Amino acid sequence: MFDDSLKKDCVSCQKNCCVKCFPESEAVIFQSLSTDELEYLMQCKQHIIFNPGETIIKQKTSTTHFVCLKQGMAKMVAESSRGKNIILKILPGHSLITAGGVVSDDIRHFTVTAITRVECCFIDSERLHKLLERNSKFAYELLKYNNSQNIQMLESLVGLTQKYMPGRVADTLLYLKNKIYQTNPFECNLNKQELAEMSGMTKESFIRSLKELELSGIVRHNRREIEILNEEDLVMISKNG
Amino acid sequence: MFDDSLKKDCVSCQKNCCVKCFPESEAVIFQSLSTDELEYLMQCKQHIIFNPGETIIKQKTSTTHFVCLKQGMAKMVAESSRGKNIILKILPGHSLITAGGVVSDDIRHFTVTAITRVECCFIDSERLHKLLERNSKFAYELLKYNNSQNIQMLESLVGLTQKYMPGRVADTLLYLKNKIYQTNPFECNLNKQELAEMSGMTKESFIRSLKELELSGIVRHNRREIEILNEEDLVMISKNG
DNA sequence: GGCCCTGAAATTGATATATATCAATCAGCC
DNA sequence: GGCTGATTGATATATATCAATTTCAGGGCC
Repeated sequence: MFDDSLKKDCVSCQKNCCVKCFPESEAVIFQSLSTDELEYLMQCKQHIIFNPGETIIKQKTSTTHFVCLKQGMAKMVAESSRGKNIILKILPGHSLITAGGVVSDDIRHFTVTAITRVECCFIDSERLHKLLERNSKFAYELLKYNNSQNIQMLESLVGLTQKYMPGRVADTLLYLKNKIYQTNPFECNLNKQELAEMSGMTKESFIRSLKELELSGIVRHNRREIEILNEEDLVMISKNG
Repeated sequence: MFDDSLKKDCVSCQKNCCVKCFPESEAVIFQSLSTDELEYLMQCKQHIIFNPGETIIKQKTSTTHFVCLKQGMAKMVAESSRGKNIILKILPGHSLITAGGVVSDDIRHFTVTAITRVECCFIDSERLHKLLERNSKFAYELLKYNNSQNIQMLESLVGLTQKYMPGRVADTLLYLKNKIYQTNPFECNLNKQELAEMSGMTKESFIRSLKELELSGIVRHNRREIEILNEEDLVMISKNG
């Protein structure tokens, strides 16, 4: 019966689903769970599909579940008290969303919105807590995972507050190429507004800054395709602010 | 012999030192350790005094130790590739510095500098890791502790990037009054340069912004004494950016 | 299939504003 | 009494804002 519901919810991964959902680096988190423990977690999971633009989790709601992104791409957005948003990071498939309140104050501190069609699992956070309290290896791995995300956030904070626009645009472009798409001319499924929100500026400013880079022969772009022609110089611009 | 060295290093707390060093909310982290485990941690600790202005830990060095602040006040500073700094937070006594690389990539991602005379313990991070891997309650508590710090960082990020100067100055003042000094006219042992670095602006801009608030009758300040006269309005300014 | 229409997104331009920078003056203190 | 930090002022610069224009994909229609 348990197996049946699993089959129904999640066709591609009957056994040890969540382990297999993740590539090596992140799977280690789930690998620290015993088969029993993993089943305990999976038992209550809800497999849900979101269409582009749909809100997966919403800032300020309570963290009844944590989310595993299996397929697709989403953006993590902090909404400020005034209307403006900041895109904190892009979540590719195989992302685990446990930071920002899930293991702390039970309130979500950011919104996650689907960029492409997203396939994900919602898993009861109560069960996560129970396992964390019991399984030290699991807690330890999650601690490492969250801490490394914080370091990235710290770096964003410094970049966004200390760099001028060209530096911030460079950071965004390098991040997309190296961390997200991992090919060089990359077909970017973010619009200019979103790229601007990643860079902490208005879309007009982003466009102008990008054009500067284009005139210097450092990047090239056509609609949503972006190519980095001179990465060395771009890194230089990122460094020098 | 072990006891002797402890006595020598840390006069005020022979037994269960680290538990007693922390107030309730944070002690829970160490309380999850057994007496044996705690002794294992303490055995190798180095009790060190820093004078104002001295660097306690330095960005980009490796995280051989984690630090417990027992007494005094320090600032956590992110140094950007260009000269400018950002003060991420003020560390009052009873702070635990395990974030930012200690349980992740073994590199420090910020500098900590003493503001007043600081009394602290340096503890071998190897031992921390060993205990984290073994004691799930401990790992769980540290996870919660670190996650709540990240939430604060996320909020700083949003505030610093989305708010205008008056809002950022308001945030800094409210933070100091409510989180750090916890009295109303408070004697602030940070200079204007440092207050500006907390608010993500130059000292001149900070001074001008503070003066605006003073002219509106919202705050009052004289040298290093600062008083918030109308907190409600100040909160409003913080909210509206 | 080719064509025009339409609307959203992208881009450009002109201007306003927030903030930094630089230089000068001021205040308090060892 | 000179030195450091605080403050003020004049100016430059980065960035946002607002408005106008362009581009282009999609959809209906012949």
